[in-house]
Amino acid sequence: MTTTPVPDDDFLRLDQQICFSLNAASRAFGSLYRVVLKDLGLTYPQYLVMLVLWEHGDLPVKKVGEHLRLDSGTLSPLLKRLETASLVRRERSALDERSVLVGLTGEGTALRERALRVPRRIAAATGFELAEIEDLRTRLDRLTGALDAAALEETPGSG
Amino acid sequence: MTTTPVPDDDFLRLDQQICFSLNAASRAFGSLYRVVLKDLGLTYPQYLVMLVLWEHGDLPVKKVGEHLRLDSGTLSPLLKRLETASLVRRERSALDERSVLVGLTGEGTALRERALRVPRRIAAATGFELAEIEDLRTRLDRLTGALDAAALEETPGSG
DNA sequence: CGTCATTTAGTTGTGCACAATTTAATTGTG
DNA sequence: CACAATTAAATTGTGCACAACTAAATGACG
Repeated sequence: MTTTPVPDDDFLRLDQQICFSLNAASRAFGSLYRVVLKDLGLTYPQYLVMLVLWEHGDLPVKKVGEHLRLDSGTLSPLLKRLETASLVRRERSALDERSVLVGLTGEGTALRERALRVPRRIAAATGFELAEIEDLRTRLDRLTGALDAAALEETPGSG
Repeated sequence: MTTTPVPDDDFLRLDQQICFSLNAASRAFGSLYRVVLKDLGLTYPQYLVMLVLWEHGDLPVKKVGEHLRLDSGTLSPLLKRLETASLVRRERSALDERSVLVGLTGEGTALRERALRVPRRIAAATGFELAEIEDLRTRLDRLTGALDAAALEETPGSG
């Protein structure tokens, strides 16, 4: 399992840097998206929500959160801002009054056309081959899975 | 999924997922650190600042920011919280009154002992071999470099 | 020397992430 | 049916990231 025979200092330094590298890369993406998304009037998290809606159509807040691993504490104010921007509509479900359905407005649907240009610019900015991106993505998802599993073990009460 | 067609949709989906995977991995690390750092009374960004100080000793805010790629807008309140927690001291430099030197208190120095346990737990949680972590880190740093360079081109006015 | 540009921190405002709590609706069980 | 447990959103509060701005000190240059 974790029996890798390595001195403490190496262990320490290495693991420090993987999370730091990850954090730095994530923030670098954030900066780039901020620039690219600016004339769409979207932040990066808002863009992710729009991607989910463009792909899946109307969804309850809960489902949007499952796609993005976000809870209502993050989504409620974010969706309110998207609603203020006339990109989405929110309405209580008739079948289950607890649920709030998020749907695209005409404006929100129309925005997709302009958003199509975004991914290409981002991908180009990485300078990575598609295969390499794919490979990196696979590793990252595996890492996330491992971390999630470990987090559950760290807090057995909440799992 | 083939690599032959490059319609916008494929392109879109792929690049969407690399940044999303990155974001997810970064947040998964955040969750794990939150748990592990809880009994040190540190958040993850605070932990990074402490790592810098433990490694380099007293530094002006500017230098801390360079190590972590953070500006005073983020660091000032963060350092104020660390000061409130009696982990660091801040004082104006005598040589350059613009500069504020951040230094460890006895308590801050002592905390290092307890922090030594942290990296091991994190590294173990990834379940990755060291070589694999190293490889991933290299790729991420390369990605960050490419994104930074691209960001500069996107905003030529600031470069 | 005086003036202006630069540098360093700090402040303000916006938005996201997340924990904890609240409210309301639904479901399960006796 | 009544009532406890569960579920979905929203709210509250804390902290981080970042842009834009301010204030104060320093440096450059005529």
